[in-house]
Amino acid sequence: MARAGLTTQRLTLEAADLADEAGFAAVTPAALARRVGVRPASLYSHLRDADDLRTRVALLALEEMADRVGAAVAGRAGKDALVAFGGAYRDYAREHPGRYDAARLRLDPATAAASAGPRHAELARAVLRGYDLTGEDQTHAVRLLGSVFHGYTSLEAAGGFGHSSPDSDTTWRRTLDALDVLLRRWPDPTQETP
Amino acid sequence: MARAGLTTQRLTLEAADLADEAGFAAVTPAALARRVGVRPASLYSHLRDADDLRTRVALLALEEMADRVGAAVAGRAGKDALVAFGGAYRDYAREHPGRYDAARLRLDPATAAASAGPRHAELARAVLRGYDLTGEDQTHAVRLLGSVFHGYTSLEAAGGFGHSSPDSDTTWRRTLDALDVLLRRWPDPTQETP
DNA sequence: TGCATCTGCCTACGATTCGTAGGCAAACTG
DNA sequence: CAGTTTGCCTACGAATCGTAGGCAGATGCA
Repeated sequence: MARAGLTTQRLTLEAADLADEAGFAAVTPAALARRVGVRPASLYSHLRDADDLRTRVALLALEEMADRVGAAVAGRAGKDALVAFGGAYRDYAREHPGRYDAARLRLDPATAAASAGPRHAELARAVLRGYDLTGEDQTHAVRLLGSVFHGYTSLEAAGGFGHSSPDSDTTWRRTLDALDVLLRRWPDPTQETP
Repeated sequence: MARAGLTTQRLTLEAADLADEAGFAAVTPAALARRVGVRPASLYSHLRDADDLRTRVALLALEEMADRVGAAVAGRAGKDALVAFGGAYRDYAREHPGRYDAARLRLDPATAAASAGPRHAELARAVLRGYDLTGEDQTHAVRLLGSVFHGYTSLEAAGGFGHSSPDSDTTWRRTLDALDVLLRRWPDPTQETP
């Protein structure tokens, strides 16, 4: 029997491509085996089980996104950095919908801590260095950025802003404008704005 | 054989409860049959297939959410309405995580159009009547509200803001404060704020 | 080069799931 | 009280996950 040259890493990459083409839900041992031209049983010396496979795709996606966001943000500050940061997420989600879905898989705490997850939070904080936010306000802002970008890309991927007007690119730009203004004039809860 | 009194509606409700208890992914004909004490084959006179079951749960969740959001927003305006609107979504997602997940199921266009989905957009627009936004700006703002609330509840449900400080309730309040300020001073893209 | 070992993919299988076909009995209908 | 409808059943085929054990190609060593 010819050897297919299977590797955990190669299988993970193939599974990620499969996710982008057929959806993350289609990432199963059986489907992956068909894709690489091998019998399902042959995968189990490289992968523990179906959940292990999906987790590996999730970790890959988190790494790739952190790399791209890191590269996009490097050397930028202020609104430039904000636009690059959000754009990197949105572009990744549109180019790799299956991988993006995978990145939202629930990981157990130990795996999550060892993943690229924490790097994402660090990158968000790096962007906020261009704004005058300190202490808890910075944490609130990190969470807001995460919510807006994740929410926007999810709704966009689900077809929420489909083919209605105005187009999604316009709303995206306006959203970044709005966030920029908001971060520069972050409201102080002790003084009510009239 | 004793009759179990199955109904499409009753099965949908049981499936929704099952989703909240075991996760939306656990909503399968086999699991539902176990829950209601019946053989899997018995379900197929009430449900077309597994996808039909999940779709019904999604439609139920969209209805329930729209009802709750509608009740929360009724008789309120401005920031009051904004807080009630966001709070209704967040509370629903925390009380019914499985149903909330179900509501994010991709529906085919015809089903989506006939669902409570459009009501959600109308409710968002109703909230925005308390702010001075017109035309396309209102659409941008509707999308922003959707993104923030969906993103926040998703990340919160995934344990994103887990047991770190400051706590999630505080960030939530600050997020609503920030959105209120933003909607009142919606940036005009033609004039750069210095 | 020849031989032994190891590694990698295979076939075979049991358990579980989805969904269909057809049967039997309980519950309405006149 | 008979006839019909309705509702849940058993039985089954196809597909999936994951395990066990086998065989052959690759590798190491004399």
